[in-house]
Amino acid sequence: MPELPEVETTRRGLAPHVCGATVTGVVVRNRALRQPVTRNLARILSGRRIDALERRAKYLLFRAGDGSLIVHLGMSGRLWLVNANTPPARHDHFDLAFGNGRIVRLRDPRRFGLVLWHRGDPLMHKLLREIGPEPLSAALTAEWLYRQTRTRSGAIKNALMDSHLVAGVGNIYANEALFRARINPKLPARRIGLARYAVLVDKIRETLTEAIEAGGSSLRDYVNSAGEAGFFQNRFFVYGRGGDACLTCTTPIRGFVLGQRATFYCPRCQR
DNA sequence: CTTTTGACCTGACAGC
DNA sequence: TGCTGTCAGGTCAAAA
Repeated sequence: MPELPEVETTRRGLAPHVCGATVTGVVVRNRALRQPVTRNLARILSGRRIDALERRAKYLLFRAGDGSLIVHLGMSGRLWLVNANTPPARHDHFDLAFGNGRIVRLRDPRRFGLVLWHRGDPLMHKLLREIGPEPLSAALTAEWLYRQTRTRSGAIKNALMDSHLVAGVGNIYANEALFRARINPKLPARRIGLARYAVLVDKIRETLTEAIEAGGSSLRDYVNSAGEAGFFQNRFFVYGRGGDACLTCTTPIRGFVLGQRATFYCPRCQR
């Protein structure tokens, strides 16, 4: 479900309600996520104050004293605020309750998400340590992408979705950014020069920024922390538009599978 | 080292 | 109605 814009939208919605708030309770209804939910979370978290809610790639980091709660939404996860009297539904696996009467609730039907406590710096956690530069910060540069791809013969779209190269770019936004940069998703990453990488970095930022401003993309089930849908899906140039006319040149958008993921591009605009 | 494949899991939908 | 097959926004480990 969520790529960087959806996670960031969630973070922005939750932050005002959880930052400075004290955890009063934790409910784990199903520990069987992608990795088992950390044991004894209620004991670890109760009485702690959330100092900050941050995002790194698609991970949410609830910083709390000498450790952090790391939450990932996987493919189908959503995290939103409910009142203390809201009964849990079928796939509501995890609750973080606060003294202000509000609960942050995780619903994740496919259970590819994560809820992990990490003592110390969460950025040093095994799953986060090796992640590449954040695309919305100055850390991502054309030079970085250029240098890192000199030995990569694989398709640029697969490279973009490699979290060690760039953080947070998933299938939808890889497709959309490549369209905007006019780069064919199949093009071997090593055959792209510095100038084109500069355009690509620019278009990745532009796409992600617009998506965040639109509240993310709601395809099946994504909603923000208040339960509202995003509307960036109405502004896709290529994703899910196979057979439809390119919005720039009217050539039919082509859809195929690349690296086990649905891929869409305009064969005329993208070379 | 890079690249590909399979695995994890449920729900929605198309087609018969 | 109900069955079967396919697909879905992520990511990792293992194999090639």
